[in-house]
Amino acid sequence: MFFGQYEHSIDAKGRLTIPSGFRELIPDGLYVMLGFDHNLTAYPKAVYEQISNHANKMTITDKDARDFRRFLFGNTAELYFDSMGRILIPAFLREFAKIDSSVVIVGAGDSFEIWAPELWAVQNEQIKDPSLHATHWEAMNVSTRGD
Amino acid sequence: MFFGQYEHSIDAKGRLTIPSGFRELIPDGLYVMLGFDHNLTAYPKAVYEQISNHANKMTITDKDARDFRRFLFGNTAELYFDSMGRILIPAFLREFAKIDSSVVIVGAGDSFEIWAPELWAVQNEQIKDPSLHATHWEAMNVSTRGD
DNA sequence: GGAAATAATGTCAATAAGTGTCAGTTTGTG
DNA sequence: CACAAACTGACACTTATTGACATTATTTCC
Repeated sequence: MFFGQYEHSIDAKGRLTIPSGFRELIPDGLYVMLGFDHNLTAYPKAVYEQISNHANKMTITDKDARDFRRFLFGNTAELYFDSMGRILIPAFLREFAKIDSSVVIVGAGDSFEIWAPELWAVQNEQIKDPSLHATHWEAMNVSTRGD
Repeated sequence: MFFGQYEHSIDAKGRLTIPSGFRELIPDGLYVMLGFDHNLTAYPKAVYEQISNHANKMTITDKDARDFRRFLFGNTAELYFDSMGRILIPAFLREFAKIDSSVVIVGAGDSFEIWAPELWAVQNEQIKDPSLHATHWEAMNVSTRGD
């Protein structure tokens, strides 16, 4: 599982060092695609394959399904680490996420996200008050477990 | 269960010795995440897994669910003890909780909390009068239990 | 097709961050 | 009082990340 947040820099050519702890979980590379909130989402191969298998099963006669496949495959990059543990993020993905000279890499359980620092600051500020998530906490019943 | 409070120091690199009695309960490490009141909360793995399992089941298309996952995984660290019983608390967590050269570690039943000493002093001052909690005591019927 | 421009990849060394170990002090215990 | 365990501070060492620059591919344009 991917946890925590790391600010890393992007070099002049668009390369990004993935935190070494994350790399250990995905030594054979990863998929990076558009995220839902102007960020990028990085998936281990096994996770992404679930998504793509689903997409590949969809009928080709349905326009909606065709569009979804285009969205998915067209906006994903399959990336490998170089000898320094870096990946080159394609320009179209950097532009989408407004990524320039540094990013914040954020653990998200079975995947992780890549954010422009300014956008992540806004995002995390909005969500990092635990009491905002009261409904979720209550659904889990953490504090009353064991009674 | 985790009981009591301990003031421990943090070394120059951000490492904290966990009280040996606590360590015995969680020899295989712990999760540390943002707490509700500008503190950090430390969960044994079994407890945290309940929370993360819940989060992993949520749909990705709902913004509220995405935010909760980001809050949860992005603001958590998975930590292990070194040979001296210390953990390294990542900088982003230390900053959130305004932790500098020492902390107070406070037992909280199935989890424990890590506080900046100044914040804990204020907090504990507010809560440590037992009569403040009269309604809770009554709800539990402690004095008549066992009849 | 070939030269120039652009993009991608590779390598190295400096710095910063993290980890390991030892020994001293304190605290609690027999 | 002596001993053992727990915690701490200091220091040495290792690993991770970055910036800079060199090299190789790929594309573009004449």
